[in-house]
Amino acid sequence: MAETTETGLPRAVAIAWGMQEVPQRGPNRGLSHERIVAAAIEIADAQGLSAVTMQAVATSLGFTTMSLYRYVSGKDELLRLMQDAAIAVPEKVSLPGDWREALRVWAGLVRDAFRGHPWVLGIPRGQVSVLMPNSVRVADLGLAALRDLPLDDEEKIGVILTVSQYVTSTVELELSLADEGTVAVTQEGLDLLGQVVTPDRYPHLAPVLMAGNYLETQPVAPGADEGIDTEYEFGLELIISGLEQRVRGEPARGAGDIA
Amino acid sequence: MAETTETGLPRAVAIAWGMQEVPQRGPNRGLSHERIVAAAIEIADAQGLSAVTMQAVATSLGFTTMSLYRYVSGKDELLRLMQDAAIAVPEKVSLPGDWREALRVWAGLVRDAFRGHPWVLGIPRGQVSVLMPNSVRVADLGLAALRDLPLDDEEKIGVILTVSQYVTSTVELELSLADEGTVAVTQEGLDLLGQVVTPDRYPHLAPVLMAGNYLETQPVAPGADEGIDTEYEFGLELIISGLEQRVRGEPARGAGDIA
DNA sequence: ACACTCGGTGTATGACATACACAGATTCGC
DNA sequence: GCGAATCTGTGTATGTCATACACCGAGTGT
Repeated sequence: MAETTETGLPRAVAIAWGMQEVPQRGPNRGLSHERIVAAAIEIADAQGLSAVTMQAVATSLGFTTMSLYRYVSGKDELLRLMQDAAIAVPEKVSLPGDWREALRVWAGLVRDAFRGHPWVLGIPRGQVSVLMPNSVRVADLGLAALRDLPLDDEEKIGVILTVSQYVTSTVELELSLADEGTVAVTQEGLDLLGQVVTPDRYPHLAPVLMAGNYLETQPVAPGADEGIDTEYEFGLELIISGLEQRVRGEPARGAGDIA
Repeated sequence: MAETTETGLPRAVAIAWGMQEVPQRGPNRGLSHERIVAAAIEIADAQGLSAVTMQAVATSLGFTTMSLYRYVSGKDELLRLMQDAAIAVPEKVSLPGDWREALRVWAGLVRDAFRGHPWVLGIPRGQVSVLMPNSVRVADLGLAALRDLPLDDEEKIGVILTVSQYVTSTVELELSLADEGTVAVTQEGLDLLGQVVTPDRYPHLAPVLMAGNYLETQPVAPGADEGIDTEYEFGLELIISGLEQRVRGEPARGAGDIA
């Protein structure tokens, strides 16, 4: 993790917060971090993360590949900037007073953010990520949602962490299922699988699998898979009601000490 | 998603289940899928996923790069085989009768599996992944744990999905924090961040950040970060007690329809 | 005016995945 | 047992990427 010169902050963090001193003595700059990141995001949105190459970004801006390196130290840094820039949350957010409702709204914000730029999930989150502007914003909103909850700060952080992990996992699942509406296995393949996934070896799963309740053998119409939404809510409500019970004075099994 | 010739199964699935007919007419094979995957896993364990190149795997086996392509159609297929082979679960697993306890044990199994080979998290999970042997095994065990729970199959699938998502997210978090014990930001950097993360812009997070409760500025001794464990249990108990409340007859907000 | 610094560019390098064609081995049909 | 078909392992070649390096010319501070 490259530290920015002088200050004790990673370069990507400094750049994202606009704390990177702009050089004075050279020619005028033809590009900016913002334009580069925006171009990269546009490519990722259109053609996926794998299409984001230094060359693609540069030529889409009308510059040469190497010019980008005057702004970012390498591709990793660019990816980190994209990762944060892509999950912007609306300027104005009004959270309901009730923490349950507020948490649902907040989770929805996070979910929408990731669903809007699903490739973000393909970029590993590091220690640096949480220091980026939008991550900070989201975390702040999350704490705001839990304002009235009788938990200490560390526990609240634990909660928003758990929820956001859950949300992103759900989006990831949704993606892997959608995947161009492709189907991994046909009915014929399923039958074949039945030869090895036998009820005696997998007593609990085999029946479900054979009944066709475990995976699709038909292409899912895009958007028509409302199962995802109900699944999402199912899990979220699980967490919320668990939390409800927790603050109601249930014996605490674990208190979060978050790093 | 390459389908296996003839059958309606993806090649990786057929291979993993040993359903790939072995050719008869050629010279004897010097390698096997098992050996290749094992070698690749060994490299990943030792030097991370990025060190797994076709060349590295091949030379570690004393063969040339291209020889691997006689066994796997490409790197993707190899990765998928690794992904499944690495998360093996003990042969004999005894799950407690009480579903709460059983679910804890099951979650622990999943957690241990991923912690043993953390690089697995770096391989995207696709539709194919759930059809691989160990995934099937884990799913079966999950359903076994929930045996006595008054939910239908689809809901149970939803539960084990939620739990395994949660567990993997936790492991991922743990990793990003550990990351060689590196610290992303020094105390000096934290002070600098205070110039932009101000209490008026981030009223809820800023105090937490400045208090040092949001991230570490000291290297975490490996293994000494017990905060992770309590955090893990915290979230898991959240889900479990949510589930408890759910089956106790709470109004269902969502019923899972899992693909 | 001069030296210093910086931006954009061209070229070069090295890592990787993978296509292709070849030579020898093995087995099948007869 | 023999020839054809098929498969294995290999060497070579290609295309994609990220990125190091050195150059030129544009601005800036003195």
